[in-house]
Amino acid sequence: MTHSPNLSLYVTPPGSKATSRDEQIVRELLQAIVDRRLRPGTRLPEDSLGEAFKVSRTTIRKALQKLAQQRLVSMEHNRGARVAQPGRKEAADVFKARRLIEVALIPAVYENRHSDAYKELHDLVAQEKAAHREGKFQEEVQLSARFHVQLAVATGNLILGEQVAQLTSLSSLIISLYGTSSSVGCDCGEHTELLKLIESNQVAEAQTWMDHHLDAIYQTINTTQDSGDDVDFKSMFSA
Amino acid sequence: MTHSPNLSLYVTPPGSKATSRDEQIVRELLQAIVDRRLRPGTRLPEDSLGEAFKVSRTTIRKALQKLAQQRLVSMEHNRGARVAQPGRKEAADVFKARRLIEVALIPAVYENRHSDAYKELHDLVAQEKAAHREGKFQEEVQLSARFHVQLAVATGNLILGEQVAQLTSLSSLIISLYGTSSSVGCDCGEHTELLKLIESNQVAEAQTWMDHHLDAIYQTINTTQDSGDDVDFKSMFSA
DNA sequence: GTATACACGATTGTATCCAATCCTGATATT
DNA sequence: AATATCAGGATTGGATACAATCGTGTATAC
Repeated sequence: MTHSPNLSLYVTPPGSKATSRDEQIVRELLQAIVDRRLRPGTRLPEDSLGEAFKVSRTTIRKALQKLAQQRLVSMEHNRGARVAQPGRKEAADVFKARRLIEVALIPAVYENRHSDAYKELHDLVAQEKAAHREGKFQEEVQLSARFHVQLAVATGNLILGEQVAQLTSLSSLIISLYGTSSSVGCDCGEHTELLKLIESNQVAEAQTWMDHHLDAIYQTINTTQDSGDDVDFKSMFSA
Repeated sequence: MTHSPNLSLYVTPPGSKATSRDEQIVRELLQAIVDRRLRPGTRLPEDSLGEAFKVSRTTIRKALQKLAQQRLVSMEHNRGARVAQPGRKEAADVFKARRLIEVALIPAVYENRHSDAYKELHDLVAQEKAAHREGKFQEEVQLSARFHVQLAVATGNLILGEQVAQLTSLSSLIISLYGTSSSVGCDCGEHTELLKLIESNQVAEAQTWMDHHLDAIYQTINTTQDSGDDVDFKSMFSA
């Protein structure tokens, strides 16, 4: 039903619909950005990307535009697109917004705790722990993000799900900019706590837990580190 | 700084930047939709629009795409674009999301109650009352929406401002679909109450006020039947 | 040696073009 | 009479072409 490429990155609805070519590209670029294979500030020329994906600039532009509207890439007039570099203020705003929303949606998750969407959370935690044990760092980060998105989806509210998905993607980008290795490691494996609190009817405690959880992630964003090397898109997206 | 056409509809930052042609079109269409001059379900053929705005289809497509990502227009493959017709579920989700977010952001507004953005709220209320006295109905509705967006902006968080702006635009569309004249009239002129509560440090009361306020709007659309010339059979016969 | 002016290359912005798809109406068949 | 089939027109999807703009590098003037 929904056509949000951002949400579809995290949740894979059973009926996988026929995604158009440009949405596939959106997803691949999105994945590359949150995986930190495309660093903030990286230029995204339409020609090279079109060549890499074997489509014309028209399709690439459509994809870049969608990403731009999510603030994941920035487009300046006559200067092209590049992976966004949110300022410190914007970074703070993203995390504040996440705290505000994700804390507030917990009661709704509690209401829906018997839904299928909620059960999915346990699977995600299990996968997350497995990835942690096996040292699959990249995968663990990915699963951690998916957990937060799934929590929003578990309210049964798709609009909220999309909003949180967008904020989560932005968070990955921000951590890629300002974060250290501890930024992503700090929240490993403790998501079980939250589920326990919810299932034992401790909604208020679950909310404070989430508040601290997100604050902890935000606090780790302190040191700057910039990058800006050109990337070989062909080898990255070799069809 | 920000490039959100949706937010720019409501707040006019002092430095009005050079907006590109397609963003002007986005704004005009957006305005037409929330003003109910373009009813839900109205087809939006690229040729006619291009002719009307005196640009090529390329530019129109870009504009339509941006609106589609905001869920204000729906685009089906090879079937073109039309003004969105959110189903009852989606409509409910939008208002639930608004309640959740707008209630939760009130403490942040309280913190920022000495900012310029907050002072703007008083101006809006004054204009709103003036419009009500003079019977300028359309304008009053517009100002009511701007108040809610400005409230989010008054948190100092632009990300939240955009989120709320998007939800507010969608609300206008939904009211246009399912609402009656009472839907928009019910909240007239009472925004002063909220400001009073905030300024007298009654944050919790302000929150319950907002909760009831948004619930009241939602209830008017929840009970009424479909309006408009062409009927939304999907929501009527619940697919 | 420094700074300004200009020209060239690269990249984006917009328009137009052609193929693919869908809807409508008409015709044919049972 | 009802359903199925098929052609025509209209509209979109995607690629290409041309114009506009920006950045860079070089040359020239002081």
